[in-house]
Amino acid sequence: MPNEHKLLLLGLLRQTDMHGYMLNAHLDATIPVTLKKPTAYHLLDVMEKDGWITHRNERTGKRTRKVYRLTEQGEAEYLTLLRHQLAAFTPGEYPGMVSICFLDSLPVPESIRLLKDRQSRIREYIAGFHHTSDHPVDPGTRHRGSAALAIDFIHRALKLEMTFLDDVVHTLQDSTNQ
Amino acid sequence: MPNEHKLLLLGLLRQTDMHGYMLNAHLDATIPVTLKKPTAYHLLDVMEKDGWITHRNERTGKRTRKVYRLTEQGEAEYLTLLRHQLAAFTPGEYPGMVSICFLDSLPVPESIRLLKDRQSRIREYIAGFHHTSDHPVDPGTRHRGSAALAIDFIHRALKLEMTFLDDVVHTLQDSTNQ
DNA sequence: TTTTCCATGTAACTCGTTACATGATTTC
DNA sequence: GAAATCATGTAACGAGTTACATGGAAAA
Repeated sequence: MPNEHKLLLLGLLRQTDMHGYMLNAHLDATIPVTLKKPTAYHLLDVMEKDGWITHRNERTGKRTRKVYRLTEQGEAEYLTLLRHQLAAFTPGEYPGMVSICFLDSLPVPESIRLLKDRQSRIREYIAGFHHTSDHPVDPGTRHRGSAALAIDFIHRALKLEMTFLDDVVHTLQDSTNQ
Repeated sequence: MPNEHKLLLLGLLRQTDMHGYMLNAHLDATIPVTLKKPTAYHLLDVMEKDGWITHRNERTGKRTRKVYRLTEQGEAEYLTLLRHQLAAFTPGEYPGMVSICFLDSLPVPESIRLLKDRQSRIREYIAGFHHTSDHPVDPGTRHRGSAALAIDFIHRALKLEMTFLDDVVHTLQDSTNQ
């Protein structure tokens, strides 16, 4: 999905002005996305050069930080990106599925062991997930924001992956006691 | 997922020796994966330099093609990659979810329209999918190969995305007639 | 006072894409 | 004889990562 990271940064900046470090801190809390710190700083530079955002310097002692704010153009770009990405569909990569294609290259017991390893890694991931994604209900609007919808989807996707792996393991087990 | 494309190429070459063009043709038929022609040729070069595969030239008239074959080292690397990737978990990107986070920036009717656009694109994708992924049952072993499992997962994932979007649309509709 | 956190980056690298180039062969 | 397909690439670019660099401030 092109510019998905820009949309995320713009969307956060639209809510409140922020500096890069704070943005990075908010990223994981909003939605699990692989956007590393250097990349985020870089995107802020790019978007500033393009006139989508501007920054003012805030000083605390000798330390300064760049607090970014959306420009009018940035607001317009935000809405354009949002409309495009809401209507777009990008197939997705489904990482780890290639190895499933070649399951039969290994002895069945080993395959089962490896798949159960994967499952325990998924469980760990889900566990770390609940900590960061417990968004409180906004007392003003009394709804949780649409981010909760996205989080919910990811939960469902992870659950799907778990039950799929269960099915695969069972298929493998059946194939030995047939 | 690192080296997933290499694993795919090795896995196909392990079944039968092939030249690059044929590999590219088989890619989509095996599993839907975004691996473009130039990338595949490049990976073949790299893996040959690393001693994982070798090629012989086959001539038909003036046209030659490079038919690749796994080396012993390639076989070993294949198994190592396979074991690692079967046990590994890579979170996945869930493209299109960022835009869901900011749904409330647009008027509800427009959001609904855009999401339904996305759904129709997913439907098209699924339709084109059934054509390529009708793998015949192997008459010798009488099983469909593990690739069918991966295909099945992708089907389930796409269905999940559809019902998720249904849910979101319904949530939006309810929020107006509340 | 040493570690941890705050805050911003740079440089080199990996992986992959797009658009293009080339030429032979088969099909219409 | 023109168009599609077979077959292999190159060159330029883009997005993002990793590891590292820098320096101030707060906490242990």
